Amino acid sequence: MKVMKGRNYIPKATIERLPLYYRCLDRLSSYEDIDVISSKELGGKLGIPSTQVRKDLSYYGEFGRRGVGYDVDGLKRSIARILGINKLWSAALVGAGNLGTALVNYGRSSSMALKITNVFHADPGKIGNKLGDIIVQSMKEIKETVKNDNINIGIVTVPASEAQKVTEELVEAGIRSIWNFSPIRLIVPEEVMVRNEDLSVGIAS
Amino acid sequence: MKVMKGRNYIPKATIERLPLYYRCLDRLSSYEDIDVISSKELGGKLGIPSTQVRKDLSYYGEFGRRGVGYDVDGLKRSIARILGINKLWSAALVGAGNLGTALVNYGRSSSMALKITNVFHADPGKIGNKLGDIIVQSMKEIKETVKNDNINIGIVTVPASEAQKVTEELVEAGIRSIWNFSPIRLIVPEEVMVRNEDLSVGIAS
DNA sequence: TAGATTGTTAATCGATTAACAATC
DNA sequence: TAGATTGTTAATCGATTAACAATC
Repeated sequence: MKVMKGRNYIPKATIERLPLYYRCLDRLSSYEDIDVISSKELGGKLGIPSTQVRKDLSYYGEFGRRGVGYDVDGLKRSIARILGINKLWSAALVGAGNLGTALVNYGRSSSMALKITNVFHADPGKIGNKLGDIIVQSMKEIKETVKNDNINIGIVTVPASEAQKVTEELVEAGIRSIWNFSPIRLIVPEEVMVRNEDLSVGIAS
Repeated sequence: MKVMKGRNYIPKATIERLPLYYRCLDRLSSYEDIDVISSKELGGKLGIPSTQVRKDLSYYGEFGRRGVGYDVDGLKRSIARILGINKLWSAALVGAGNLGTALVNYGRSSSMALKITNVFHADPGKIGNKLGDIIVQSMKEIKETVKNDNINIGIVTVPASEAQKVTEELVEAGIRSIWNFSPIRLIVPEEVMVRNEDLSVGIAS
C-alpha cells in the first residue's frame, strides 16, 4: 500500500495549478509585454504564495534564474510542454444554444487547451448558421466528421433530455473524451472519460 | 497566525463533499426508494471511503444509528439545512451575453441552490430586453436593486476586460459572494467570497 | 560587492484513513 | 447475544510554508 511512491510523485494540487500559471504567463507575454517575472509577482497575480510557485515548478525542473526570475516566454513554453498543450485537441460541440455559443466564443478569446472545430445541432432551423466562423452541422454528419477530421473530444451542451442520446452518438462516432455540461450523469462505456461541468450545482458552499 | 483555530474548524474538502452527498441522497429517495443507507454504501456510490463519509458528517452532528445506518430522507434534510439549500439564495447576474442567458435558462430548468432574480448589462442596447421573464437592467441600478431586493450573490458573466470593474460595483452594492465565470482572478476585499468557474481551463488534465 | 531571487530541505499544517469502543 | 455500523481518537499521509544556501 505504500509501495511505489518513488521520488517522482507530483501532488495533484500542483498539477491543477499549472494551467493557471500557463494562462497568466500567456497573458503577460501577449498583452503586457513583460519578459521576466519573479515567483512573487506571478504568485501575486494568482493569489498563490511565491514559495508555492517555486515548489510547483521545481517538480518539473529548473526554469528560473536565481536573482533574476523566470523568462515569461520560456516558462510558458515549458509548461505547455508539460501539459501537452502543444498539440491542440480538436473538439466537436453538440448543442448550438446559448451555452454552446458562449463556449465557442470563450475558445476564441482565451487560450483553451482545446479547439472547437465543429458544432452540431439537432434543430434543422439552426443548421447552416454560423457561430463565429464555424458552420452549424446536422447531427447526421457527426459520425463521418469525427472520423475524417480526427476529433478527440465531444462537448455536450444540449438539454438534459437529449444529453444521453447525444452522448451515445458521440461515443458511437469514436469520441473517447466527453465534457458534459448537462446536469445529468451520463452513462458511457468504461473506456470513455467524462468530465462533468454541472453548472447547476452552483454555489452550494 | 495560529490563533483562533478552535474546535469547530471544518475542512474545506469536507464542505465540498456535502453537495455530492446531498445529490446522491436526493436521487436515492426520489428514484430508488431506499430508506436507510450505510456510510459504506453511500461512499461506494461516490467513490469515497466509508470512514470519510462518517468523518465528514460528524463535523456537523450525529445523524446515523449505530448498527443500522443513516435515514436517507432525514440525512438529506439535515445536509440541506447545513448547506442552506432550504432558503433559496437570490442572485444578480451581470452580463446578458450567451453565457448569462444560458445560466438563466439553466436556473429555470434544474434545481439550482440559487435563484437569479435580476440581470444587468452594460450595453444600453440590451437594457429592457427580456431573458425568460427577467428584464435586463442598466448597471446604474445595481446598487439600489441589490439593497432593496436583498440579493446575496453576484454572478459575473462579462468579458475579462470588464470583470474587475463589475466586481467592484457588486461589492460596493453590498454583495459578499461572487460566482466568477470570467477567466481572470478577481481582486476583492477579504470578506468577499469568490468562486471561480473558469470554463477556459477546460480539459487540461 | 550588495541586493534579489531561485531551488530545496525541514517544519508545519491540514486531510485522510485505520482502529476501535459505543451502541443499535 | 452476535453481527453490523456508527462516531471518534490516534496514526498516517499529503500539501503548504518557512527558512536559507546557492547563485545571478
